[in-house]
Amino acid sequence: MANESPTFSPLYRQIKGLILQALEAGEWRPGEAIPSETELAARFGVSQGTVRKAIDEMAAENLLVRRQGKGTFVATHSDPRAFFRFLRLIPLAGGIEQSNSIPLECWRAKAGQEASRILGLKLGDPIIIVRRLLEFSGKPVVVDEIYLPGETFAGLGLDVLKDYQGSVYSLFETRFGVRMIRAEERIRAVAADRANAELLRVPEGSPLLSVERVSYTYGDKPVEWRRGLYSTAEHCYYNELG
Amino acid sequence: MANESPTFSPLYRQIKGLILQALEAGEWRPGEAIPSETELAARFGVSQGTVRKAIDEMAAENLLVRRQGKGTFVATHSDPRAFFRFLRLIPLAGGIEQSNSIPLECWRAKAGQEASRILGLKLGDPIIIVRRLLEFSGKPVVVDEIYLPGETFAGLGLDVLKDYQGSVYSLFETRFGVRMIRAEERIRAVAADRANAELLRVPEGSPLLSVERVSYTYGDKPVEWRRGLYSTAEHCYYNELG
DNA sequence: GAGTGGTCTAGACCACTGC
DNA sequence: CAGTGGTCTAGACCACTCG
Repeated sequence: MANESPTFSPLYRQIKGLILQALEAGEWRPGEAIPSETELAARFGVSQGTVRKAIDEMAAENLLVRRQGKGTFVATHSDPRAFFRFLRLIPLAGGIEQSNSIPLECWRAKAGQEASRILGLKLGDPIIIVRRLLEFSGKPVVVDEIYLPGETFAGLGLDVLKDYQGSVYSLFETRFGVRMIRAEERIRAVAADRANAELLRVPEGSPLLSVERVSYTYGDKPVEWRRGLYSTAEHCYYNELG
Repeated sequence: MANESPTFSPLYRQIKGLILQALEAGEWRPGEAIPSETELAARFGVSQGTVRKAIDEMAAENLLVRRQGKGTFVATHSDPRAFFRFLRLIPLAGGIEQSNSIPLECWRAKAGQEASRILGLKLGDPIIIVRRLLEFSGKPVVVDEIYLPGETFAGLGLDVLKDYQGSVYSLFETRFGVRMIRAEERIRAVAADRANAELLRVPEGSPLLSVERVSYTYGDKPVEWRRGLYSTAEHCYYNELG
């Protein structure tokens, strides 16, 4: 007769779900090691190979990081490698540059039509808006406007942003317990308005990259909406197509 | 005593190399099935699991495509899914559009400084340059200028391009035996010059996306250099950050 | 039903890390 | 040295496709 399960889910995927759940619940913090494969196998009552396959997938999704001989670790934005995963900007000339984030403004507002739709909030829910400048080698290259759900980022202010050393996502992770996992970007070319042209020190009307990003945390929950204007005078957005 | 191999390579990676070699030699054509895992295991004298792991990696790299119950197939650009992998342009409004490639020009030239460096040719080697327009739903959206090594694409001309139904990479694959595997893109914002503005039906000076792409075939050999100008009036470049 | 890929297991052994 | 992830094997069984 028939196979009555239209949604067959292999064992390793269920294990993956359980590990994900523990991760989401904060059982192990970013940067910490999770239990060894053998331990997890015992805990879930499956073979080590099955746990391994679950972890394989999660490592491929950048949720976990394996280090041979040491263990498996919860991925963290404090790791410098994560920085380049989320800012695909490289100098035209090549080489590596020092980057520097300068918070400009930070204020409260109510979610409008667009913000509420994208962030999954109700109309009028509190949101926080941050504007910041990103410099490479001391030159301004990116202006970001960042929209955040007010509830999740309650204590956020200009002072907090200025004090913190490290990337914004690293701050979100350590101070607010929100880990960005993946993001979608929509890129267009626009002309610089007067204010942003001044900030980026380019002529008004210059072509800029407009990069709209929606970031998601566990369970595909959107937690950030961001619009960046990138000056591509000396940099470019780099992308690999596999 | 010591492990004298500083470059340890697991068995499955060597098997991967052998399969890659067969693929490169054209033992199985794009779209065709490769032998079953058990057959390959016997051929290489390893266990089925080892072959499986080799194929796993190659499937992750989009070189092979697994289909349960049917077999494992050589990936092909004739598959419509491959099209979206290499053209990350979607309508702002959402939905799916019909695309249409219109070849404009095709001429021979000698490789200059830049072209020879990027395509790995000698200065003065023959190259072919193609200009084409890409329409979505009947509206012009992309102008491409494509630089190809003349030797590899000897018979290419405007007539061939016009006759062929399907994507350019599909043509390259079936007519010239060249399979694009991966590509790097560098994106900037530029102002439309007069000629391209007319083609794309936007005002002169409008901001456009400049997308420079270098495509590689087996063995990381560069075989295409392309510069596209994308009108982002009604479309955007879409990218997922994992 | 035969053949394919997909899952799961158990056990042996290798490579790397740190004490 | 013990403990971790990484590889390889052999065999059993499941899910899917097609004739």
